[in-house]
Formats: sequence, structure tokens, C-alpha cells
Amino acid sequence: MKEQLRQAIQTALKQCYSDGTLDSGERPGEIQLEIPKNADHGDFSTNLAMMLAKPERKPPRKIAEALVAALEGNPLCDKIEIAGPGFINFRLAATCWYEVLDRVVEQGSTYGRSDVGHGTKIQVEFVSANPTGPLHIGHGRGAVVGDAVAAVLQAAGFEVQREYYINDAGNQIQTLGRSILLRLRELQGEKIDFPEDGYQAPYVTELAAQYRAEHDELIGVAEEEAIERCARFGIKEILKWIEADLKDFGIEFDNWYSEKSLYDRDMVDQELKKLADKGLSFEQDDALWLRTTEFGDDKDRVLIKSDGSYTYFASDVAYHMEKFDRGFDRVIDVWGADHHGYIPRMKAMLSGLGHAPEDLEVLLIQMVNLLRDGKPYIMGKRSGNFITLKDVVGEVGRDACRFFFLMRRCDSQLDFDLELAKQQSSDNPVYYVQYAHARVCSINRNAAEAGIVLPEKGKIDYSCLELADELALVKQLARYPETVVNAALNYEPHRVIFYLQDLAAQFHSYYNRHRVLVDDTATSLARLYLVNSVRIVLANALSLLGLSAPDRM
RNA sequence: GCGCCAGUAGCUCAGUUGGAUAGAGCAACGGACUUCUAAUCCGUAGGCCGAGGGUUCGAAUCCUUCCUGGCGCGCCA
Repeated sequence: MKEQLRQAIQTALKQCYSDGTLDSGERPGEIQLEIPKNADHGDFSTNLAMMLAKPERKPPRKIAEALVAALEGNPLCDKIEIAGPGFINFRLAATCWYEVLDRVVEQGSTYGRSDVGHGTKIQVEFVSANPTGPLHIGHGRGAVVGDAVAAVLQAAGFEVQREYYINDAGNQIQTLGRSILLRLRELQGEKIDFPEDGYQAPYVTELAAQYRAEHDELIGVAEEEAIERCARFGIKEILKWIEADLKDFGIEFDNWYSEKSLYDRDMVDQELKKLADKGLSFEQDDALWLRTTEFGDDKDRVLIKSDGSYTYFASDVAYHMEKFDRGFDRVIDVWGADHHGYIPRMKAMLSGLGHAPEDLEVLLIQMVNLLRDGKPYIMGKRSGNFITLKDVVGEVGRDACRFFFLMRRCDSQLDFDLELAKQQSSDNPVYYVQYAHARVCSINRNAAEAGIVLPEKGKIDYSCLELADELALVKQLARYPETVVNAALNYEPHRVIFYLQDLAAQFHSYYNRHRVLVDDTATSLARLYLVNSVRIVLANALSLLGLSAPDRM
């Protein structure tokens, strides 16, 4: 709809240039078309005349008049007005709008999908929590946002892979292995002085008990080997928990990528060598450094420590280089905001390799403050005093939890009060939206009972839909595809949530004001057609975000 | 000290990428169930968009200086 209008304006503009009405020769960039906040200002509005005022050195209203004259008689528009300082306001013909309903019905579950991505390959890496313990609520937010970003990108025609990066190499894995081993010895009757820096949480003891039940008892096995076996066992089991918890939350990955496998395949050395060959790294104080300061970082960074071991950064660099080797055009990382200090060095590394800065997009997920009854709930992995994601999903529910995380832009902090979320669950916004869907389903059941069959595409009398409420609903439906595209291009899935709330509100209002099934059959059929279009779009948007669309509530 | 994010109604947040009179939800107050599901709707009230300066036809939005809150600034992971 919007694009058709844009085309028409483009044509009018060309005409003005060719007949000399406009003569600066300076062409504007993209024509900006927006939906005015105030409905009196029409369906669409453009500031084109004001943009041209300067290069043309003519008053904006004069330019607007020329453009309007060139648009005269266009079948798309009912009314074109010049307003304010030089806005051109368009009111589209009602028949154009009703075609949207046919489009929704025809496309069904694919309505809202587009191809603006042209199959560009994007990888979204998210969660990537260390496999040293269960997921907590902060991971949950990153998980939902990452999943939803991937989903809107897919809907907009990008080719998307969801990946989880497993940090299964490094010190924290040693710590996990040692912690399990010590608990195991404790279970075997040894008296153990459990270290401060070990993982103290009860699940470590559970893992030890499970290990004891499934394997031999590691008596007489060398310390280092014993730790290694415990660590591998722990990672394997914990990853099972993580995968299961995510699945219960509606999140599945296309690929689980192991950090350790980078070392096993000698990828880290290979990628570091490429950097060295390009002169991007240097040796100093027995360590190997990456020259990130040349590309905007405030400090050079160590890749290999003076003791010969690799930093976490080294494997991260290799990992990201390898992502592009795998053929992705763009890479998105979803990180906790506390890692933001890492961005400059990662971008510096990529610039050094000739990538554009926007090839890597890092989405920072701000902290989730977990509260219970308004009081902060302090969590620490070691203390064992934490509520897992699984607990929260079980307590609040999957839909409510996902909805809550998607309601805000990810770069603002979020208070999550467990009691509040539970207590409010009856008037939680997610139910508001789902209720709209259930209501249409209910109308459908009543219609079926009365022997009224939902009309096929285009088989209704549009003149029955003359209420302002009805036209407004149709216009809202028309906006859905554009909403998805904007959510994708800006990595902002919350736009879809707000769209859903707006659509549901309009529907509820309409429902309360007018009956769908009335005495006049033609009107009933037309309205049934309309509300089912609403239902399709609600269902599409809900499913896009991994939310259910219940038939009854 | 330096950097990143935020500051919009009493509370929680949107704000279509610089547009016209800044919007929702909750909380408050007043109404609507004999009618397709009241988990709903209608109405009232609520604002110096953290503060100052700048850019222009036009700023919550852009630039700048401050203020407040959160988070970072390792040869840790």
C-alpha cells in the first residue's frame, strides 16, 4: 500500500522535473512517507516539499502544490491535501484498503513475511552461557530476545542460523571438574575442606552422586585425569539441562558450537597465524598481542599469555573469524551488557581483517533485576542461592515470561518481580492479546452453529464495512508486514509486541461496540471476514514471537 | 579518571529514525454484563520529555556541557 503510493509520488516528481516545474536538478533521497499520529492528517503524509524547499529555493507550499497537481486523478487517492508548513497528506480510497483483507486471507499464515533480506545469511549467536551451571533469569532474557530477533529476520527474508557457543575450554571448566571431584570424594567418605573458589551449589553434589552411580570411582586415577573426567561429565550433563530448559522455553538452536573443538581442530593457531601474516599481531614481554588500538580500541590485547596459554579473547577471535569463513554475511552476538567492554576489541579485530563495522552487530541485553515481593533477590552461582530459568518459567508460565522479556527494548534494565508476575497473571498483557484471538474463535464457533460459513477470499460485500472502526482495523492489518520488516532491520522484536497490543485493543473496542453476527446476512459475512483477518494476523504475530494463540480461554 | 546504557504521567514503559496538539498499560476516580467470552469496553484526571546551551522551517529524537542511576575498564572467564 505504502509502496504503491511511494511509486505514484516518484512518478509525479519525475514529471515535475521534466516539465520544468522543479528545476534545481537536485534529487531527494528516499521519499519519506509516514503514518500521521493524528488521523485527521490522512492515511499517509510526506515532508517531501519541505525537504525540497532548500535546494529549489521556493516556499514548501508552492512545491507541494506542483506535486499535488501532478498527482491529480490518481486512482489510489481519495483526497490529497496540503497542510501546515508544507506537508502533503494523502487519504487513500477505501477500496484500496479492503484489498488488504483479501491479501491477508489469501496469504494466511505467510502474511507478514517478506523478502527484504534477499536471503542474506545471518548468524545469531545467543545465550552461550558457560556450561558450569543451570541457566538463570538473565540468560532467559537473552534467550528470548535472540530467538525473536532471529525469527523476525527470518520473516523478513534473511537466511538465519541460531547458534549456541559452548565455552567448554578454560579455567572455569577446570574449576567445575575439581568441584565435582571433591564432592565425589566427600561422598566416598573423605573429609574435604571445600575451597572458596569452587562451585558450592548443591547441583555439583548431585552431579558427583550421578557420576558415582554411572562410573567407576576414580580411585587410583591421577588427579589431573580425574578432574578432566569429572569436567567432561559435568559439561555433558549440564548441557543437557540447558538444552532441555531452553526447549521448554520454546527455544531451539540450529547449531551448538564447541570452543574446545576450535583447539582440537587447531583452528585457534591457524586463525592467529592469519592475523600474524597480516601484521596485526606482535610479540612483547613474551606474550602475543593483537594490535587493536589501530582500529579504535584504547589498548592492545593479549592473545597468548607469557606462560604460553591462550586468553579467552584468542579463542573468541578465532571463533568469529571462522564464522565469516563459514559464509555468513552478517553476524549478530547477543551479550549481557556487562560484556560491553569487549565490543571495541572485537570490532577492531574485524576491521583489521577488512570487514565493515556493521558485519558484526552486538546486541547488549541489560540486566534483569529479579525481585520477590518488591525486594531484590540476590543471586550468586557459588552461594547456591539462585532461582533458575526453569523455576521462573514453571512459576510464571512460558507465554507470560516470553512476553514480559519482549515488552521492553533490550537496552533498558528490567525489574522482574516473581510475585507480581504471578499475581498479575490474570491481567497480564499477554492474556489481553491472546484473549482477542480466542474471542474471534468463539465468534467462529457461534457462526458455525448458526450455519454461517466463513466466506472465501473476496466473496463479500465490502460496502457492508463502512464503519470508521472497521476501516481503522483494516489499516492496522495493513501495517503488519512493515512492522515485521522494521523489527528485523532494527533488531527490535518489541515492535511486534506493541503492534500486537495495538491490534488487540482495536479489536476489543470494536467487539464491544458492534456485533459481528447480526440479522443482516451480508453484514455478518463481511464482519466475520474482517475479524478472521484480524485473527490471522494475531496468530501470525504471536507465533512469530513463540507465543501460543489459544482457541478458547 | 575513561567508556557503554538509561533518565518521558505517581509506577512500568512506547514514541514510526527530525514532523503537526508527546502516547499506552498499571494505580486513582466515574460508568457499561438479559446482547457473538466483562481476562473486555467507555469516560475523567495526570507532562518544564533530567538541566542548560547549540544546529533549523521544526527537536523527546542530532551536537555539546553538566546532573543522577546502572554496568564495565586484567597476561580473569
